Amino acid sequence: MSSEKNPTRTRILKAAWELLESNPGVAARMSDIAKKAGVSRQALYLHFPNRTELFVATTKYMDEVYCVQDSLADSRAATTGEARLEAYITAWSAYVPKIFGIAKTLIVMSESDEDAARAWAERMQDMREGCEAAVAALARDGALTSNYSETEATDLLWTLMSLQTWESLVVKCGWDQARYKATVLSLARKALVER
Amino acid sequence: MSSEKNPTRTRILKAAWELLESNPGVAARMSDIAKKAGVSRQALYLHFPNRTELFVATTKYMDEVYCVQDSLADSRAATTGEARLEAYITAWSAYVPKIFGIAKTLIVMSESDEDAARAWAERMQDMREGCEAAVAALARDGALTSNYSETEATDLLWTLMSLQTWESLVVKCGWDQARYKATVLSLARKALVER
DNA sequence: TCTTGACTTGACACTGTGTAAATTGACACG
DNA sequence: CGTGTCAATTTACACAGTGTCAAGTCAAGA
Repeated sequence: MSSEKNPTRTRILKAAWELLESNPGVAARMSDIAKKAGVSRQALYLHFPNRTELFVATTKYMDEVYCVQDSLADSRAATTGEARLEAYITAWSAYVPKIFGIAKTLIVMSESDEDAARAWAERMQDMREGCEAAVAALARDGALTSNYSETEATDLLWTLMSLQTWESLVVKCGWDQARYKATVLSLARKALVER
Repeated sequence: MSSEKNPTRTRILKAAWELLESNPGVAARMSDIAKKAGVSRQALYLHFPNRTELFVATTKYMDEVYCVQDSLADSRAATTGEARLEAYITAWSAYVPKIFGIAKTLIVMSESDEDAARAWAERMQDMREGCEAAVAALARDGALTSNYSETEATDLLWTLMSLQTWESLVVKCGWDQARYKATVLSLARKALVER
């Protein structure tokens, strides 16, 4: 729906996407984005009220391109709690590297920009709901450890699956994606699944 | 040594400290720091070449005030690997809340500032050496799991103990300090200690 | 032909960092 | 007592980057 055929707008979004991705955490300058999109700097302001909104729109554009909803559908289909946990971690950990560049920028901007903070918090809330559902499924099966309340278990899973954990292991420590996923999964199981 | 009696310099450091602590992640403006220290903005540049260096100096000043070295001494004294792991996690998790405000700012700045990145990376390297030592002590006792190499085990422990994990659980999810420490410790044990 | 919409150009206000020069005030040393 | 030195002040400015504004161009369509 928001991908209505608006070639210039889309060119701008793609330019922003590429710049953010190539330099995670660094908020690209409007003039750079304009240059990359082959458009004047002022044209950006015809499509987006300010830089933050442009970045937020970029993340929405990405979601559209990647069909996030679809990729999380698998985990909802899982029958047992354990299967759901695994499916959710699998889906999410495949998604993280794709969004990392932009997400990191939004996280950094969140510290000083109210709008960015709200936009990012909203996305993390969505992710948290997935964690919550996985924990609830475990609890329903009687497979949830008694060490934590459901809320605490959700907090913990949410933290384990956070972008920061991914960044630490994959970016800073140089782990490959498979090792990362296996480790988070194993850690989540050890921490949350009874016996 | 660097705490030589220089009242103005110290006043500036204290002002920066307070501002950074009261607003984690937001890089205070030079003019605010100057105002708080009761000094002209330009006077700051007489003592520190630029804002980044002022912040880096602030962290060093904190280390001095808190005697970091001493607080980590306990863990070095531990005999068994498991005791060392526990002592190290205990010492570090008591330290994190104290430095969080400034550390967060440095982390955010790291994305766009070379000097800040270097300063912060150095501190994290120090912390990592503690993890490494704990893992080595476990290995020496034959208590290290065979799931991970020593390097991987260090990566994992380092990630679990990171500021980001603390922030997620304590700041974002509202856990209290004791619960945080107990959870990290239990997670580290489950992940790293054999059987 | 006239109009409309999308885009461009150029200028400018504002914020914040960092630099520079000239000045004041205090204190120590001869 | 005068002089030099040092810390700090004031004022001014260059620079980068965001966001705003006004005027102009250009193509498509009624």
